[in-house]
Amino acid sequence: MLSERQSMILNAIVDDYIRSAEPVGSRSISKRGDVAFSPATIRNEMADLEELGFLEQPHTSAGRIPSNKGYRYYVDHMAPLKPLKAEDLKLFKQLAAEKLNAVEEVVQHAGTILASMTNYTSILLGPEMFNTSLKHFQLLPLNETTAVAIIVTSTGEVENKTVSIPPGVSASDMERTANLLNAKLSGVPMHMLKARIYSEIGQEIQRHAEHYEQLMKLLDDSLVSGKDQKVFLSGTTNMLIQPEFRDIGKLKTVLDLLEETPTLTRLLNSDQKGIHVRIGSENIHQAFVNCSLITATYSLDGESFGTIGILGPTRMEYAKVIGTLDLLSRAMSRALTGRYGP
Amino acid sequence: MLSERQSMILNAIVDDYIRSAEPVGSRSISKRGDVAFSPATIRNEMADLEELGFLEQPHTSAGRIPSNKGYRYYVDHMAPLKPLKAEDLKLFKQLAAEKLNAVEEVVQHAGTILASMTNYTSILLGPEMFNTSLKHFQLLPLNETTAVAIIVTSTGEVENKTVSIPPGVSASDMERTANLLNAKLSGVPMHMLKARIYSEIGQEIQRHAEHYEQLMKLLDDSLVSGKDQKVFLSGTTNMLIQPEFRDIGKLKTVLDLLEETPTLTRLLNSDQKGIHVRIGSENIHQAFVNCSLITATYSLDGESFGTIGILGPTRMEYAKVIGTLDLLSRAMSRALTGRYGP
DNA sequence: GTTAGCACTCTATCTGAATGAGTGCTAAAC
DNA sequence: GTTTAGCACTCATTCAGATAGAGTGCTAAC
Repeated sequence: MLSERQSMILNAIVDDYIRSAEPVGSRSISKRGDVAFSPATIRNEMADLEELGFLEQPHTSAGRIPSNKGYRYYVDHMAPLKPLKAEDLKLFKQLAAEKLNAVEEVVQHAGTILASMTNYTSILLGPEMFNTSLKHFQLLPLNETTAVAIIVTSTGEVENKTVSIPPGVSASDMERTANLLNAKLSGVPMHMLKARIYSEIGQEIQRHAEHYEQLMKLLDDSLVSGKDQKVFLSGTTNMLIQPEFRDIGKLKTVLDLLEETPTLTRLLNSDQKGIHVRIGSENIHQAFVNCSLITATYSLDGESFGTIGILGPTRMEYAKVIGTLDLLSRAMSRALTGRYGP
Repeated sequence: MLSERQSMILNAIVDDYIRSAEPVGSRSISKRGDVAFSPATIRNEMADLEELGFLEQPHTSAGRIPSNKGYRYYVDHMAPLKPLKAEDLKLFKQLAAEKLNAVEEVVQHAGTILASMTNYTSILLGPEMFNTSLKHFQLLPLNETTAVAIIVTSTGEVENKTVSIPPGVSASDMERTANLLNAKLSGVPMHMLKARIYSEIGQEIQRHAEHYEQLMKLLDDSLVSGKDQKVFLSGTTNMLIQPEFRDIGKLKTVLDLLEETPTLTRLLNSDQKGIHVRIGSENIHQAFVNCSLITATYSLDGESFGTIGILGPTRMEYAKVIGTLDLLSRAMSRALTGRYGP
């Protein structure tokens, strides 16, 4: 689609613009050394590239800046990833070496590393509950009217919810019900739990305990939580140092969205595994028109997955970020897999 | 210290400045109606007030703005609180009416209400662990090397931590230890727990189980967490709409601090109960020099307490915020007390 | 096909003048 | 003695016009 030379020039422009955040002129490209043509020649090519939609011009006498299409081309034809610097690798080793036990701790720590290495905002999604299974269930009465329901998953995640005890249900009722659930449904995937409760535990409860209806209601309440993935943010204030967000209005749109966890979850999740790059308006959400979101997936035990992502301006250091995400997602998978096998 | 008239003028200036965020001139005060003197007279008083340190002047030909001392006087001599608007009261009723069970949910919800009612940033501290007591303890093995420790407090809070199982310790060892703890130390205040474990459980374990050292180590690890109060933030992006934070540098200092939960905890906690106002440099932390922090305490069961706070620019609607905090802290105490009695 | 040269465009920056909000001081009025 | 009108003065803000400079597009020469 693009000639060799056009491709080189586009590359050089994107590269320069990522560094400087200022429109790039023909002369500065010519002086870079990697495109050995005169400014005039480069100008001609730039005019063509603009006509093709890869570049934009803020005004007639300014240099060019990449359009979304330009970034997209840059990313799709990017040179193979540079190896990371030694000091960065150190941080990864920390992740593996530190005695981080719970999955959430690993995820959170990875988010901090990611934000501090890239100077962008990191958004991480905890593992999907979909494929984890039930390890333990407990119903603990606090007083006459309320109890805490505790669910432990196979990955060691603990979810808890305070529920009200339906009238007439006794402590021993609850204990028996919980024991039944542990005996019969331990190891059952979380997404099948409700169905299995109805099919297998229902009659059992009906036989042994009064208040069938109430107990089922109680179980229902207890299992509501823990459905949604947890969101971990880090480096949100890195957004402030980007010149494109000097405008407080734009900044607020983005930061506001970062507080809406359900929307974030929706935006980060995608069906496919691996690395994803969404540039500017490729993001569905209006607030991200000036942003690029790069995501990768990590695996927990080969079946259940989570997502790690970096949010920054469209003028983002794609190569570095993609490389980092790739490595970190692998490191996380390594740190997490095997530990909580079936 | 100040004459009646000086006090009135200072009041008027602070009031105007809070609304407009612009230096206040003598003419505009004179036109307000509540200080029936000519601009010249007011000018003279303003000069005196500046000399006394209650006002400042950005430059010679500008109006006056309140100094920290001016705000302090304003707050200390403030008219009794205005009753809240009807629509605001609705939100409070929501808090009481909604079937919010867990303490954390109430606190979080209160934070959201607070931020949306005031348009400032709310910072809430969960209840201090200090006075809650142990309800239940559990050690649940996940695989050969790791286990989850779960602690439930008398207020229904659930803390969990993944710990590694010391070599040689069996599942039944752990179960027995947990049972022992529940039997002997249920109801013991959390801050005494470790001491009581050594004094009462230690020998018991030594008698019944091998691996005394390892089991004690395991217990030690399990009880590390849950010490610090949780921090709930809401409306952080409200900081962006304040004209004093149009300067991104200042903004970043504040937002960065908001991410440091331990520092926040330290800044919010104070020995005394009731409402506290910290204006500008009265805050210990450098990042808050342009901010005022107003805090109130809520009680959980008459013994254990938490803090709710509002962070805004020193030019803050003190009357409204103090009124809201007062009412909301009461509402929270009402919603929380009695539910988790001893 | 490439490049040197040149006219042209447009932004950013600086200057100086005009504007106006607000003050401080003095002297008159109450 | 207190209050106020009047006036000179200060200083930030705004605007217009001038200038500089970066960069372009086009043409003609290589």
